[in-house]
Amino acid sequence: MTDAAPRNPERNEQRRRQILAAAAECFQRRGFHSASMAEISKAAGMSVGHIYHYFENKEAIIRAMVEAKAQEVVDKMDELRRHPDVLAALVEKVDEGMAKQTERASAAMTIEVLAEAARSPGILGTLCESDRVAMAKMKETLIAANPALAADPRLLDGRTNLIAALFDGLAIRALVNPDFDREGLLAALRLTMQTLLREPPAGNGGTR
Amino acid sequence: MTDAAPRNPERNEQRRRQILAAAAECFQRRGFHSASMAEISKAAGMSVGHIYHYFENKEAIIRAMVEAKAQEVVDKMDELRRHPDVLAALVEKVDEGMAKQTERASAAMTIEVLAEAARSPGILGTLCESDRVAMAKMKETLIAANPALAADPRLLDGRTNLIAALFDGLAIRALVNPDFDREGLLAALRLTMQTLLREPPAGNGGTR
Amino acid sequence: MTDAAPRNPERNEQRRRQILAAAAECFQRRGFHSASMAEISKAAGMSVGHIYHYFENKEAIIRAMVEAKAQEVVDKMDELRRHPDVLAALVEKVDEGMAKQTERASAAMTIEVLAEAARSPGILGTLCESDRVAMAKMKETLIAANPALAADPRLLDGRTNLIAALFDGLAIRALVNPDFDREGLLAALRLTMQTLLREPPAGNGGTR
Amino acid sequence: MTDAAPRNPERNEQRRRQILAAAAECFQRRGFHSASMAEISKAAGMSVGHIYHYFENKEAIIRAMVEAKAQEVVDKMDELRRHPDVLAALVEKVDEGMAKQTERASAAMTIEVLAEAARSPGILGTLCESDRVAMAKMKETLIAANPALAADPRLLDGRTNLIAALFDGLAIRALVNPDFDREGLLAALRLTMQTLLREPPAGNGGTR
DNA sequence: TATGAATGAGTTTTCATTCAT
DNA sequence: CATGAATGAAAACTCATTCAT
Repeated sequence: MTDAAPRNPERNEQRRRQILAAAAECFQRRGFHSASMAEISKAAGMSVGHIYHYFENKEAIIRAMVEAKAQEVVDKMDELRRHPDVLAALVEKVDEGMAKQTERASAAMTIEVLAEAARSPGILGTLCESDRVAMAKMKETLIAANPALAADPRLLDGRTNLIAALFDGLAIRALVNPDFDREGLLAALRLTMQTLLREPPAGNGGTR
Repeated sequence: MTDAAPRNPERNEQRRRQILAAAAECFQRRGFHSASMAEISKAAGMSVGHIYHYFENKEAIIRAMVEAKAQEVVDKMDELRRHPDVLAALVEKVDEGMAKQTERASAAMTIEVLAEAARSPGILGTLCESDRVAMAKMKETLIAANPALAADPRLLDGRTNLIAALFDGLAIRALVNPDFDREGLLAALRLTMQTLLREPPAGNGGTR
Repeated sequence: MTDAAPRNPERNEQRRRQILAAAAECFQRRGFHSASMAEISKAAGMSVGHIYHYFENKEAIIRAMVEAKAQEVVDKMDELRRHPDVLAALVEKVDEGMAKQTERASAAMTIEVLAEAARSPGILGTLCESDRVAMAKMKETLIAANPALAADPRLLDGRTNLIAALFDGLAIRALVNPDFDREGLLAALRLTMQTLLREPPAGNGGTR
Repeated sequence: MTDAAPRNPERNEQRRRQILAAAAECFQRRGFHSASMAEISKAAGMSVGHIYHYFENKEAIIRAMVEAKAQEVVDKMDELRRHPDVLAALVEKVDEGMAKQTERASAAMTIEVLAEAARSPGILGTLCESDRVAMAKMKETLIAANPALAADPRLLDGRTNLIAALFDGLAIRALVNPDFDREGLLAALRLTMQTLLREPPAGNGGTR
């Protein structure tokens, strides 16, 4: 059973990663619903039943993926904040974020997870919680880039959400319009980031 | 049979709309895969088999929805372009777009469709084609707002895609972070739109 | 309704033939179960519902075909019996019978009908009755070829059944072994027919 | 999955036989199309889904039956050839063959399989291949009975096919005319077999 | 006569999950 | 730990037949 304490926690963790990697591959290829446990077990090199030693059910697999994805965002933010000029780093490194979000496999996975979240309360809960953590980290990073943003919480929230929406939306663009001009979009992205990070909180762009 | 010319095109069209409305409701509530044809038929007030007189299969229903959605965008763009000051209208009416995209039912539907497109070539094809049409319309509208944008096609493409990504992303935000501050986000959205529409094509924000 | 007396019997009969021809084509191509009434109605150039004016149901169509097929056999026998040398005609004309039975479309239809008869009592009844009539006619013809065969009813019955089995079996051969040597089979067929028709009723080939 | 090598081949084989026996019973009673998987699973004493562990689909079941049937013929031929006087054995044992072919259940099954083969390329392929093997075996047996038959391949092919057609046709007779005189038919069968096996290859019965 | 919209039962097949070994 | 046989509910889709027009 999943709740039994594993004899060997290390091996346990390795198995879980093995399953997650296999499942990610299957979900990207076929979607969450169409990827059968049999398929995943084959990709993971173990029996169907054995997967149930490590994950309570199929949903638990996707929940674990959501958490891993959020952790990636947190790590990225931590990395950016260690930069001497955080604002410049945010604008500069935007190409990496775009590349990651618009990579076909990653984009498909993102959308897959969202679709499942839209109908499974369990997954939605995990996703919301993960997003909450990631957003908080992002706000800290934005403040590190421009301390003036800390002055108005609503302004900060708005800009953070907008940036999040932007990156989420890139995954959709990659799916629907895969031949878009990457250089052109990158330029627009940098312009937008600069605006959102530099613009003084007061002025006609602020909260009325 | 679906391909037979209907005796009464009017009634036919009404039936199709009736089915699409019922299906939209079911898909939003339960997702494309989980919504059964039996459920849809009950919601539409007709028998299962009868739906197959109007749509070749379940996929054809979602394809019809994609086309209807794209038409909405096109109509919206046409409306905006009829405005005396297109640029101001674009910035001003951004609240309507945000409201529509972040409405729960609409957002769920958007994500549902995307998830299906990610694995069904037929739906993806319809979606890409619809997007192509909508994007072209959107470019015309941006040029109407600021003719200088027409000078650099890559810049125009980048900005159009960015705006599209932004609105697509709003649907995701609505799902994942439903309690975000709407006023704050609206302010950030207006600032971004102003920047992308006003900024001169030449300068450090253009295509390098 | 089918039982209503038709206003115009001629036109009625023409319609029935039209439907039977269309149905035969569909059954050969797709089998009785797979050929839908919609398909048949399209092939016949009339609406589904209209077919039900002429045939009570789908089974009635196949029953009409069985009767038509038996009539063909009867006609053929009558033709042969009008020949001056019936025995020689039977041996000689065996090639026509073989050609007809081994023609792909005809063979498929024969097997199709049999398969339906095997599971539908109604069709089986029609088929048995039709066969009874055809067999009686065939016996008359064999006696016309060799009057000595009339002496032993069991011998006559055995030989008639054997010839019937042989021709029925040709349809199966055509399906299962379509590349068989037609000349070789024809020679064997003639040899067999000669033996069965000429051999004296008494002797070691008779009923023990 | 069907393609996975079973852990326990013995048990696996037993299950397959169990399913085939149940399916044969159902197909005979109701026909291939009308016998539902639910019915078969009930007759086999296992769940519907479980049948799919052993057979890819419904068609695969009938294909396995075709192969088993062909093997029976091959075994029968081998048995006959081990006889000291093969020709006499062939003529003598004809009653067993007739009894088998005209048994109601067997006849229904034969016709059922043929009807499916007529429309399913997969089944037809299996059937043709099985028939090829069985026919080859039969030719060897005929040559063992009368070595002179080996001299003319077309004559041999013709006679083999005729005998095959004859036995195939018996199944049809049993269905359509179940009350035929068995003794009378047996006598005619023996006469025919003797003629086809003894007759010298040269003469007016050979290939012209 | 003639149409074809409408019905809904019935079919094959898939799949998450369990559990004896 | 590890396996994979076994379950059975549920889904998409088809089709003969009816009947209002």
